[in-house]
Amino acid sequence: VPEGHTVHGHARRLAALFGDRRLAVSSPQGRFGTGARLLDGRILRTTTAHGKHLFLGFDDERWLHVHLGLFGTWRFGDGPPPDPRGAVRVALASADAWAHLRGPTACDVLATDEVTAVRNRLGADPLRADADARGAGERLRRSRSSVAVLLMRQDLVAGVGNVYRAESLFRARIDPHLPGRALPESSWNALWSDLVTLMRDGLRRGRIVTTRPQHRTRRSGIARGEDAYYVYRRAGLACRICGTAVRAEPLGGRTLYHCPGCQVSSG
DNA sequence: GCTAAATGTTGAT
DNA sequence: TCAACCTTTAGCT
Repeated sequence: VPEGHTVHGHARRLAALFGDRRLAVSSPQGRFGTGARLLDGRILRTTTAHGKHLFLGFDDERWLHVHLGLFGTWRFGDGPPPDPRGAVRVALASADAWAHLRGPTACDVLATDEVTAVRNRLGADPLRADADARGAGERLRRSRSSVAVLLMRQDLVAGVGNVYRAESLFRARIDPHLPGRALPESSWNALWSDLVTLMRDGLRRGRIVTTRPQHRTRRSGIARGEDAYYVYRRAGLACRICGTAVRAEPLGGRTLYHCPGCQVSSG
């Protein structure tokens, strides 16, 4: 269930399993038949992630482009592939590894210039070394939209989803309703830097954990549910810092979580 | 075992 | 602004 860190993890895993290997590419479900025929038998050369988009570069300048959306999942493994579970859109297989993709929003074969076009529409990715954090901040601080809306815009900040939005704004004590243009540059710098920290940690762990140990309910380990978060999915519960009830409100078709006690605009 | 909601995006209205 | 895409999981029973 993917924000950017998940997709970067998939890129790494696919590189380890399949890098420089000749792959059998098939479409058990049938919907990707044309694309599978284009890629079948080619060698995987490059795997890269930008935000929530995954790009697998094959011989002959052909790329498999995948966006998981809300429902998409990868399953990977060593050894012989298991029977496909559910509707497998793409199956990859080398001599000693397999991967199954189900339920993606986007799954197409692109030429190199089309990959560039997709990537040109994406903003700064906190998990990429080439991210233009300053440029993203300048654009964000020119907007009248709220910081909450802006953080979800993939053409500004690529890879941040609803969890990282809620949690990073809480950790910075920023009111999500604050217009981008009212966010001081220093606050943007701190927010960006925290996103880098959080998302790198998420990539390493394979899950999102934003709470500091002293703010967790349990002494050891991090429970599967809300213990890992300050505000995400904690509507009505007491804020871990100030005790105010965490608020959930619909915003652009998504649920925004925040603490009205801690996240107060000063301007 | 069932239901509802979900970490996302696109395209139609 | 909303439906569609389509799978997993949490929270019930």
